[in-house]
Amino acid sequence: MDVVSPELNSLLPDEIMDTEAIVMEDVPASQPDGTAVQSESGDDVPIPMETDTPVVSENLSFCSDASSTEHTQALTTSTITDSMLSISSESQLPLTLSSASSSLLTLKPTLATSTATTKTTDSSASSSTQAVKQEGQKFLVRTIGKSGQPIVFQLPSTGSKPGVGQASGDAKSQAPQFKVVTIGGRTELKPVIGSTASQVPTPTPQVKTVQITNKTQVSSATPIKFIIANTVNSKGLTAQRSTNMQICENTVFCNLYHVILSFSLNTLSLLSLALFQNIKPLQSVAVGGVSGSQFKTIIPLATQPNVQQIQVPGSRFHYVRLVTATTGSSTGQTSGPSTSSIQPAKPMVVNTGAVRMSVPIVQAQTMKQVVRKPLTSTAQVVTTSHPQQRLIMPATPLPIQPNFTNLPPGTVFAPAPGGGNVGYAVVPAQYVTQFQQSPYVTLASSSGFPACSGIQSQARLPLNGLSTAETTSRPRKPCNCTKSQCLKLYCDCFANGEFCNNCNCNNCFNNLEHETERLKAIKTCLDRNPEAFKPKIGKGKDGESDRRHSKGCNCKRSGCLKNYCECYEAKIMCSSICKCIGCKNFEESPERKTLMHLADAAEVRVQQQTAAKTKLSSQISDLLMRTAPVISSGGGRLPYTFVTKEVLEATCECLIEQAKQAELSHQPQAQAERLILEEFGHCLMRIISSAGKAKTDCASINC
DNA sequence: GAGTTTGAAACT
DNA sequence: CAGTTTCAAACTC
Ligand SMILES: [Zn+2]
Ligand SMILES: [Zn+2]
Ligand SMILES: [Zn+2]
Ligand SMILES: [Zn+2]
Ligand SMILES: [Zn+2]
Ligand SMILES: [Zn+2]
Repeated sequence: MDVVSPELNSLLPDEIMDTEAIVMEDVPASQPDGTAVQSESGDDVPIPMETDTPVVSENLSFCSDASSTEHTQALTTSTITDSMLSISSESQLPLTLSSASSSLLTLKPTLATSTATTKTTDSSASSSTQAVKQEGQKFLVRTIGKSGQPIVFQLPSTGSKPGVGQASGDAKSQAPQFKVVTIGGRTELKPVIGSTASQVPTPTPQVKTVQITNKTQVSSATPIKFIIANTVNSKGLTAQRSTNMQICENTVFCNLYHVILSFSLNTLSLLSLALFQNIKPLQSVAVGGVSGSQFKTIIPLATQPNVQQIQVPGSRFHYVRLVTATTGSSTGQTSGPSTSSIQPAKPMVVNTGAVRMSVPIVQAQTMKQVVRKPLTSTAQVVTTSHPQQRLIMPATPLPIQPNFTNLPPGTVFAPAPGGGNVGYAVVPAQYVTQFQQSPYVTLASSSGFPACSGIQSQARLPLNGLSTAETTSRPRKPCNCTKSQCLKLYCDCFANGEFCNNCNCNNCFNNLEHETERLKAIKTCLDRNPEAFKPKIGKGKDGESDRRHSKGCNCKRSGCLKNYCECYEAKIMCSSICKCIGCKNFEESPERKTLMHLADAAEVRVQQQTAAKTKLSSQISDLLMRTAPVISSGGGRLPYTFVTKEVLEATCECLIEQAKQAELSHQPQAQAERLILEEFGHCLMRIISSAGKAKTDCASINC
């Protein structure tokens, strides 16, 4: 039984579904039965984000569980304040991991190159091991780490963390000059950004009094004094947002409860009975939807037998695969990432002859330094002067020369083995996810280098301003490009550094088959705007307070209260850098408040309805439990047994909820009545289903 | 679903 | 840099 139908969820616009904790906090009081409110805020583990100070890093320790034939690997993550990434592979399974930390990642071990023979006997293994060619073939893997030693990636300690205290690019960091800007009804101070030379964080003025001229359309030419207190948070306003939903007190529906209660039990029961006679006995409807798993979050941790990616719950990053292979010493049959059913259960102090790794291009804090740590001749950690991203890649010059720190998020350069002519595949974030099934040959042929080269597991940066849930769970909305070949920033897939997948685009070049063109397009975009693939929305640490659009919007007609506006779309308010006209997307905007109220209301409505349905279901199931013996003992009066006071009340709640909803959406009365009746039908069906289930159960017991 | 509106991206 | 065109998504009916 669907307690919460999928349709229900889709009823709401996104912004409602992603309501922030503030909204949620208001809710429980209005929950009719105290049903737990699902709130994402609770389990919001600090995740290293692309922004700001690398306050938190992750300690990942990976230990491939050799005893499992399924190749599942234990992954433990814990959040600590200092960063240490240790990897120990006890078998030659391909390990997948990455550090989602924002700290500089330093590879200590030295490199070696080795060959290994792999043997994949298991289809699932081969599908997940793109680095490995077909059965029995030799391949080269670049190795990191001395054989026989666990590889430890030591991240710099907190003390040496660069960029701590660096301002997040907010205007606050600028010298506190302001110019007066008046936009629509909003008078605003826009910081005058004179020269970009100084990025030195300027102490934030706590209170600044500026005299500006209000030249709003309201015609007031009176000078106003503005007190600008940067630290003032107007959360109070938000908190005031009422979620009181007792809005329909005064209508006909308010009497519904009594009306329905006045339904005699018999009437209801008769109605039920009539329907009950017709139901198929095997209509196996799960009674008591609460017992189902619809409220559980199923964490897809290591869902696939062969770990290619590890998805750490709560983390938006996919994790990078380390492919371990044997060194030359363990010649031949040490089985590499093979699936030979005999797993060496002994601790093999990392036979990590070969490790290839890539690191999610997370946004690190500003590090105005170039760190070049040549580990070997073939690989190094490169941290460019661009503060935000880093890659591990070969030292060989790139065939294309964009500032590779600005490549599309998740892009990984996969070095081809053998040094010399190194080819690169620029693979977007979702490559592994999107194309895990596709034959690896495709990549090899299209990118023109040996097939063994690719390890492209990669993380994806959070989408611009979108929530974690959206980023990680919700699949990207398919694009519909027709003219851009999905190689312009018009295409959201391309703009997010992803391949098109399940899109509706025509003439799409945003795929592996057109890697060349794609590369070229990426280069073009970067030439035009080096920041083209960086997230546009900075991510504030404390909720949304310092999130802002990097460029600001430029809206003219939407009032910045429609999804046309990038700020609004990202659920942030317009800021001083926006160049919008007639903006209504600022804190005190009454329009914005109205909108939020509506959103809140809708949110609460849905939750109440959900709660009501849950309650009904649980009561039915409860009833089922309690009355099962009675039924089996031979009573033929099922409907009477089931329509009890509790069920009746729960039904009423559902109906009232429906009534409220109808009224709130201003349905005409006839329509409202129809909706309520339909809901009543649904309720009845639930009751009947329960009864039917009970009956069949009893029947089967009796047989 | 077709048609319109919108503002970012691309282009000049 | 500004003005214009192109584009795909958001929105409306
Ligand atoms: Zn597209
Ligand atoms: Zn697409
Ligand atoms: Zn496409
Ligand atoms: Zn806007
Ligand atoms: Zn804006
Ligand atoms: Zn605006």
